[in-house]
Amino acid sequence: MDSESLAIFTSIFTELEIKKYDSFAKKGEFSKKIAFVESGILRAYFNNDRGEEYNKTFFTEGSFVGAYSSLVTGEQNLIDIDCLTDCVLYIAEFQDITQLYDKYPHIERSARILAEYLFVKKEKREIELVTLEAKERYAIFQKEHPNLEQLIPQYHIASYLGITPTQLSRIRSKN
Amino acid sequence: MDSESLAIFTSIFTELEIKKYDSFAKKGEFSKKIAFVESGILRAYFNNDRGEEYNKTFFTEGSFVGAYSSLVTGEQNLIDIDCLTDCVLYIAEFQDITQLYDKYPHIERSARILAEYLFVKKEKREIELVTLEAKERYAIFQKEHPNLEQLIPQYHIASYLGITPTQLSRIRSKN
DNA sequence: TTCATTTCTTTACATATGTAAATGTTTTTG
DNA sequence: CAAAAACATTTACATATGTAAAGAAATGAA
Repeated sequence: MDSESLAIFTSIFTELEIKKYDSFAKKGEFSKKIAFVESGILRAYFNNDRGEEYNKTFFTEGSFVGAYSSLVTGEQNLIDIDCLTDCVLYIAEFQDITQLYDKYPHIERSARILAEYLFVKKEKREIELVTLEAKERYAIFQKEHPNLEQLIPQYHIASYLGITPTQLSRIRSKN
Repeated sequence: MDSESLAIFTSIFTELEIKKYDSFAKKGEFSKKIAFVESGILRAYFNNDRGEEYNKTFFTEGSFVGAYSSLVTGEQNLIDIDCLTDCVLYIAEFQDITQLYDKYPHIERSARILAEYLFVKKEKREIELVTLEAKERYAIFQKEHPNLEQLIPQYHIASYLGITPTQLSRIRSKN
């Protein structure tokens, strides 16, 4: 991004403190906001008919958090996002960003590159989910989130891996 | 896309016929090409260490086919794409498209929207893979690809569902 | 049409994972 | 600190799915 675009871009974010257990985005809403994680941990999770939760993503320091699918499609949000710890965010209206696209093509370019990057990450995860056993996915999680394991309950990690806490406990005990 | 952008965009594609079993993209290559499927069926699949295949995507009439992750990252391609039937494609160098971005922001906009759309599709699939049993994923496959089941071998569908042909056969026999 | 090849189904057994409940451990809070 | 709550582990049993091999059915080539 050129410096002018970057200046405009950063100017639309404002600081927001948000407490452990507080919600950032709710299922059923039409999501409007995106934020940069200054500090803290959030999770995005899907809730199925049977009331089971699947932790889709953990957001940590330095990443952007938002109900991305809802933001880009304008459809109802299917996932919940909330805080696993107290968080400091820099938050913006997503529309205030998309409105910059016409005047600042470099910002739209960044949006394209981000979307492409997110796709690549999702594809990687898809392949892992299908071709690897939970034990191997656990090893990958530990590599990708070296600190997280100490900071959040194990049942959230199990949910991220797509297994029950019971099964995660078994996997852990076998090493 | 405005009509000028669209005209330029379509002008860079050329027709290509490609036979059943022929390859469109190979693992290890640096992918360069993208194509529109005029007719026929292709599959993108991932091959793990143990030699097991996972069919990631089926491409049918009217869709774009390409090793998307490799194209947008410039990294080595991790997946293979080849024809399950004879195909007629309209093919282009991906770089010839990306080179248009500066001059035709509407084309880059389309690329952004496509990337966002692909992400949303992948996220949907991710959730299905984790939260649904193979039986339910099979029902979704049948809905999303109403004709495909008659046109390709069942073991390719099993591979798409992330199960063995044996398990797919069991699922089918129970309905 | 016939034979060979490919694909599909079935069987028997093994394993990863789920469920439910009991128990142990850690953390929170009054 | 003590009690309660939250979390993690273990146990016993159930189930979805894998593996390997055999047999059945469908397809394709001579």
